[in-house]
Amino acid sequence: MQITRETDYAIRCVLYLTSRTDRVVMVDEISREMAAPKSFLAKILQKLVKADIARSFRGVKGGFQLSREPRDITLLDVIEAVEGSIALNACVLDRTACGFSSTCAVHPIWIGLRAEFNELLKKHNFADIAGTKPSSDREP
Amino acid sequence: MQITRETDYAIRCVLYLTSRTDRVVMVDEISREMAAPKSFLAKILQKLVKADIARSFRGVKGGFQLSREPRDITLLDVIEAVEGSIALNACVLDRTACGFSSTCAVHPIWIGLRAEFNELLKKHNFADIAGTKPSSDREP
DNA sequence: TAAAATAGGAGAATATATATCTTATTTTCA
DNA sequence: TGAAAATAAGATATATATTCTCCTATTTTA
Ligand code: SF4
Ligand code: SF4
Repeated sequence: MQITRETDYAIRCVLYLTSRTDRVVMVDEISREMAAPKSFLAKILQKLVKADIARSFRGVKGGFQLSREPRDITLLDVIEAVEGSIALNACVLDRTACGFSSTCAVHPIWIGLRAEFNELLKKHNFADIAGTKPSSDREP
Repeated sequence: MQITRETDYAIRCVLYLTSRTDRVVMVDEISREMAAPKSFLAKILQKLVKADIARSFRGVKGGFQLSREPRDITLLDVIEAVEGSIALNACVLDRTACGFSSTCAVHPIWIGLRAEFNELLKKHNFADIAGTKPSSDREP
């Protein structure tokens, strides 16, 4: 019922790239700054590239950069880039996962909740998130 | 990002008990009807008892029964009975799980999402769910 | 062409989910 | 009163998923 560490790393990563849109950033730097294991993060960045959230450059002077405006990248985008389509119960993504799905009274509820939940996640984009002051920084 | 099989079994179980509030039901019967492994289900029922969702009776003629009105048992109640408090990211349940929590811009978002999500789950009680016709049963 | 970076695949280590088994306790009723 | 039938509780096994590393290939720069 939680996002994985991998997904959290991905979010930190996009958040860091949001603060460095002016240049190309190496995995090593993101890894250091966001305290995520370098080789794991490299894999995660590949997923972000496939999802057209980041762009990569190889070779000397290579690295990563966001490929879209932070305002056009939502929490849902990043989560789905890493975990694929999400749902709160297996039967939502694959009806055949459960023999009861055609008669089950809970099944349609999970489907509805998935839609509502995804909407909640879509509401948060990285321009807004990067602009958010954490509670401990708020003024009196 | 999904509920576990254990939790789904728990929900099926409460749903079955909702349809049999007139009597005490043995684990064996729930297991058969809801296609859940008997000894696993027995463990799950212990959690439901601890959460005051079900009541148990030992010995011959023993079994289980809901201990509250179906209308007063929500999806959130059952999920929390099985999984404990839920949140979408580890730092929400335990700030110390992540060194960034005091400065992280995403942290407060997860806290807000948790509250919104829990509200969604609270809206569904078992009286309503049991009254829901699955899509395949709807009239033309 | 050497050095520095990412790409991609394989796989190891660890944690979690999914059960099962065994023994103890409670309750009924012949 | 004692055998049978049920749950309680704890230990343990198995499977799967998560988390992370390593190796080799490819690309790019200078
Ligand atoms: S029992 Fe209902 S809710 Fe649970 S997996 Fe099957 S169809 Fe989905
Ligand atoms: S990085 Fe932020 S959101 Fe992620 S675990 Fe740490 S505090 Fe929570």
